[in-house]
Amino acid sequence: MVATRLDEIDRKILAELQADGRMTNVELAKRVGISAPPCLRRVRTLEESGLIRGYHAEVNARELGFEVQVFAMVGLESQAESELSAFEERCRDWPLVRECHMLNGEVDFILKCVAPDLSSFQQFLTGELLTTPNVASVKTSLVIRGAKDEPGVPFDVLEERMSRTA
Amino acid sequence: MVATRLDEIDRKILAELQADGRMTNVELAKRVGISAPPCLRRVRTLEESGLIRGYHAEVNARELGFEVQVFAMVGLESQAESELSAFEERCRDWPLVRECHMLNGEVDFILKCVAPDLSSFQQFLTGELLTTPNVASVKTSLVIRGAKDEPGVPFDVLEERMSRTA
DNA sequence: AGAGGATGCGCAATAATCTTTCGTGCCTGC
DNA sequence: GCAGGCACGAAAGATTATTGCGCATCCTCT
Repeated sequence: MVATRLDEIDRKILAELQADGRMTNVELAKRVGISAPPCLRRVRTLEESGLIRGYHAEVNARELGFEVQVFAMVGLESQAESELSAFEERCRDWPLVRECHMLNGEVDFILKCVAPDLSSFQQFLTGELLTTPNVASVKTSLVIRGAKDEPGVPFDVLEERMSRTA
Repeated sequence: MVATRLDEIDRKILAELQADGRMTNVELAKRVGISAPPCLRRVRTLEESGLIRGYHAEVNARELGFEVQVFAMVGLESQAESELSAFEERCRDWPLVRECHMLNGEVDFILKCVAPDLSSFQQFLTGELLTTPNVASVKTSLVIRGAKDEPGVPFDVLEERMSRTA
């Protein structure tokens, strides 16, 4: 990890931009306690180093018509590397699948999916996921309600950690 | 849902800002095919209506020192509403827990957690999660590798849907 | 039909911000 | 002790955000 090369100002910048990615650079500079030009330079450096991967508007999925959110646990027949990456490639092509993580344990993958309604998810499930070669089992769980959904990482924990090592 | 009141330009704006939340308004206006002032007015309206919830920088968790990502399936002893919301409240207080969703089926909640390393997660698991009143069972799965992680919703699906209803 | 109102666009002007350039101070290592 | 690198901040010019206003379109109601 590269985080050790970051000073407290950089971490503050990251935390602020994670919380509000459209903050103006002057406002950001004010908050982290330096003037605008060096602040912008730091942001550019963070972007180029890959620590900032991008910026995204957070949209209200439900209001936009994606009323259904589902977690799917997928088990494969074969766990050969070629089969694993083949399945991952499939997931990247499915727009309803927003996240795909390979897990340890009995289940091979967990998928986070969104869909306009139950029937379009069922259609995806039976028409796409279940008919994919090498898929052995799929257990789906509907999200009844969301209780917390924070993007990114907790910078408080990072600060705590840094001060302890310093 | 409010999405029916949106025209194609609004949906394009949302899609563009979801993909790049720091795009300048001039660039955005150019892409959606109108001039800057009405474009900015639309963005403000979308923000005020709550369709845009905010903007976030996407940070590289691993490079920042959060090397571990874990899904935790939590079952509670009692599923009384007061107990459910009490547990949700707990989750909101735990910085390592980034997401908490209530599910149908055998498991009550799924938690997405990040941690600097395995031992700090174990510490959280045994010291916090497992000692929480009313928690009956916790099954954790480590993320071996990430295959897809797209924020937000697939606007292609939305466009498809709109054109079908229109 | 045609008047009146509402909605939304684009132009133009101003305010704010971004971005570059440049000079200065502060460490570091020789 | 003195180059050299590094990061800061001030100033200036370029770009962008934001407001005000006039115009066109569409709908509604007479």
